[in-house]
Order: sequence, then structure tokens, then C-alpha cells
Amino acid sequence: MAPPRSPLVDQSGRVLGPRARGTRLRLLDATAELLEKVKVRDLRVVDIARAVETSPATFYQYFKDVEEVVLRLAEQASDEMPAVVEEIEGSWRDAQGLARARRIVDAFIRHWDRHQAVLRVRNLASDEGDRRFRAVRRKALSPVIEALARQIEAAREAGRVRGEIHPHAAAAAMAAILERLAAYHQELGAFGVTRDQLVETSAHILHRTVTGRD
Amino acid sequence: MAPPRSPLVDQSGRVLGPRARGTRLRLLDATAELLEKVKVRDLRVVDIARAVETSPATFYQYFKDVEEVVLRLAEQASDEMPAVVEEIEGSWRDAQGLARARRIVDAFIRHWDRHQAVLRVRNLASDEGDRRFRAVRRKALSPVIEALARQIEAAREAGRVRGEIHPHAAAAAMAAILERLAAYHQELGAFGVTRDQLVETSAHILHRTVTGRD
DNA sequence: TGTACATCAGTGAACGCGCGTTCACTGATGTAC
DNA sequence: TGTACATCAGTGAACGCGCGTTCACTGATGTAC
Repeated sequence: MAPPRSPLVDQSGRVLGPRARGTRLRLLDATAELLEKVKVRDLRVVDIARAVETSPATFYQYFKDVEEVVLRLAEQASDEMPAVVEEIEGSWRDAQGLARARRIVDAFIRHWDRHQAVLRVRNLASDEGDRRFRAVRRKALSPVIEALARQIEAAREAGRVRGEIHPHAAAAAMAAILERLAAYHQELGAFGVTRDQLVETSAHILHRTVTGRD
Repeated sequence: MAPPRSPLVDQSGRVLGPRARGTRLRLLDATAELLEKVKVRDLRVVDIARAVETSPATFYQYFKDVEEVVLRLAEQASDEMPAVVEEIEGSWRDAQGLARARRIVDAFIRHWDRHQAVLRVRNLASDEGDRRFRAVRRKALSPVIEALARQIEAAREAGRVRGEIHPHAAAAAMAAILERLAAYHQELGAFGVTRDQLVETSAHILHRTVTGRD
């Protein structure tokens, strides 16, 4: 059984009552929303506070600084990953495989569509070397990569995937496609690529890479 | 013949002499260097100026703000792309193809290793919707994507690549692998993936996607 | 059911630093004769 | 070859705003009896 989630506390360590939890949540939501409009570089505590019609002082009751709110948002977003992992772990035999690949790609893109701004900042901070964001990202992504790698490894042992393909590297490459395309698939319209074509094409590449079959 | 590059001017429109061009360049270099150490969010005009042992006033003689320096850096970095495009346009027949794929992946990773910080910020700003950065990124990437797409299209017409694969989408997927993996290949050490394995694996995926052959 | 008190949650208002930004000036370099 | 003047390049110093941050306080909610 999972241990009970430790209760939320404010900056001075006091446990939050229901009203306070509501305020905290509104601050989180407002930050996520603001992040879609303004650049990270321009995200201000004052604006977050204003957005929920409260004072900066309230903000500081719940968060140390802007980075911390974003970190919490990143954690929330990353918690959605397990669904994809289960999908990967299913059977890839025959026609099932391609359908599965499609669902995975689609789920990933929807995930990014929902959390664009937050995931973008998570990856930035992670790439910039921030350990906390790196950990959050790893926590979300490594189960996916591991699961893919296991499938690829199996296909490799069965002789369907070439020996030069390193399962983890290939899995990471697939994750890269998923992340990067999800992040800017809107822009691809400029190349005359629709969302469906993107999903279909990525699904084929994913399927092929995981199973070694076409 | 390419038109002569329009001469550099300062913020008030005056043409820069050699000494001024030197200062400008040092400001650019210092910014690139700083960007590797600090988060974009913490990049300050004052620090850039200090880094080249000059005053903020000097900075403003050459650039409107921090964003503009970074934009210029992004343009510079993006100018290196043509080499990769030529590589893509060569022959992918037989053993040449795989060797070519390796060189492309390798060149991309080296490119990113050289310009990590700048390219990261370029992509962030681009994803955040900044039109100037988006244009710079497009200018660098679309020739690559177009070139890959043409090759894939050819393989598709020759019946070696499945009809469900949309050439531009597949090309974009390859670009996604290249960009994303290049951006965080260091981290992949955690999965026990070496740089060589990464290149080799990505090269195979690229080769396979472009030629339809294994 | 009402009153007193304790705790919880939110905030007005201020402080002060850091940073962006500018201006009037100085010093460096180039050029005419 | 030296001097005077023009232009180029750099900067000291200041201004002021915006923002992060805090503190002492008020108001809201809960609880005991």
C-alpha cells in the first residue's frame, strides 16, 4: 500500500487547512496559465499573485519562489506518464503493434498539448542542469525509455532487430521523437503536415523500431 | 553573387569601425559563454558587460537588450547548417548510406555540443512563440527537413518506404531525434549509453527511415 | 445556542536592492595639410 | 614630421522603476463550554 501522501505545509511548516489548499491550488493553476502566455523569463511573482486576486505576501506563504511553483507543476504533469508505460508493456504482435504505437504517439501528443508550457520549462531547466527538474524529468521519462528498451531488446534477441541497435539508445531516440514533435507539432503545418499524418508516420517509425517489423 | 553583407551599425545607426566590431564580438562571445553557466532567466546585461570588462553603457551601444544578443548568436549558430544539407543530398546507395547517416548524426551532435546553450535558448524562444527566433530556427532546420523529405519521397516512390509514411513528417521525426538527443546526450550515460552507441543507433534509424532499407 | 478564545489565512504597505537604461563627458584613433 | 581638428569608441555616474520580500496587522473560521 502506498504511504499516505504527507500533508501539505506552508513555508513555515504549518499544515494547510482546506481553504489554504484551495489558495495554493489556485496559485498553481494561475502559474500554469500565465506560463502559456508569457515567456519564462518574464514570469513574475507579482503577476501570479495578481492573477488569483491576492497579494504577493500570500504567494510567499506557499512557495519559496517562482521556480518552486513551476517545479510542483512539473511534478504534477509528470505524474501522468504511467498510462503510457502500461501501453508499451502490452503485446506488439501482429496488427496490435501498430495500433499500440498509434495510441502511444497520440497519448504523448495529447499529454504535451495539455502541459506544453510546463513541460517546456521542465525540459529547459533540466537541460540547464537543474538537478530537481532533471530528477522530475527522469522520473517521468525513464520508465518509458526502460519499457521501450525492454521491448526492443526482446526483438533484438529474436533476431528481428539488428545487433548494432542499442536498445536504450533506440528507446531514447523514440522518446526524443515523441517529446520534440509533441512540442512543436503545430509548427509543422508550415510543411503541410497534419496532426494525423504526424501520428501515423511516427507510429510507423516507433513500431518498426520496437518490433523490427514493417 | 551574394550581395555584400550590409555593414554593422550601432544602435543609433552609425557604421562600426574595426575596434567597435571587436568589442561587439567580445560581447557576443561573452554572452555565449555566460549562457553556458547561468540559466536564461538569470542572464543580465550588467553581467555580460562585466564579463568583457566594460560598462553596461557599451553594451547598449551595440544591442537593444539581452534578447537581441542571443538572437544574433542563434543566427550565427544556425549558419553552420548548410554542411549537413549537402551531406544529406549525396547518394544513400549501398554501404555509402549508412556511413552518410553516421556522419550526419555525428555532425549534428558536434554542432549541438558547440552551441548547446544558444540552441537551447533558440528553441525555447521559438517554442514560446517568438517570431524572430522561430524564423531563425526554421531557416536552419527546414533545409535539413526538406532535403531529408526529398530522399524519403524518392525511396517511397521506389516502393522501398511504405505509403503511410509522410515524407515531411518522417523527416521532422528524424530532425527531432537529432535535436533532442544532441541536447541531452550527456544525460544518457545514466542509461549506460555511450556516445558511440548513440550515434550508431541513431544512424541506423535514420538510414532505415530515409532509404527504407536495413 | 451563544459567547469567548484560538487558530488559520490573507494582506496593506513599505523597504530596499538590483537592474535596465541614459546622458554628458573623456579618451583614443584617424586624417588633413 | 608635426600639429590641429574630426570622428570614433568607451564610460562614470546617476536615475528610477520594478520587483522580490517581509512584517505587523486584520479578518475569517473553528471549537470549547
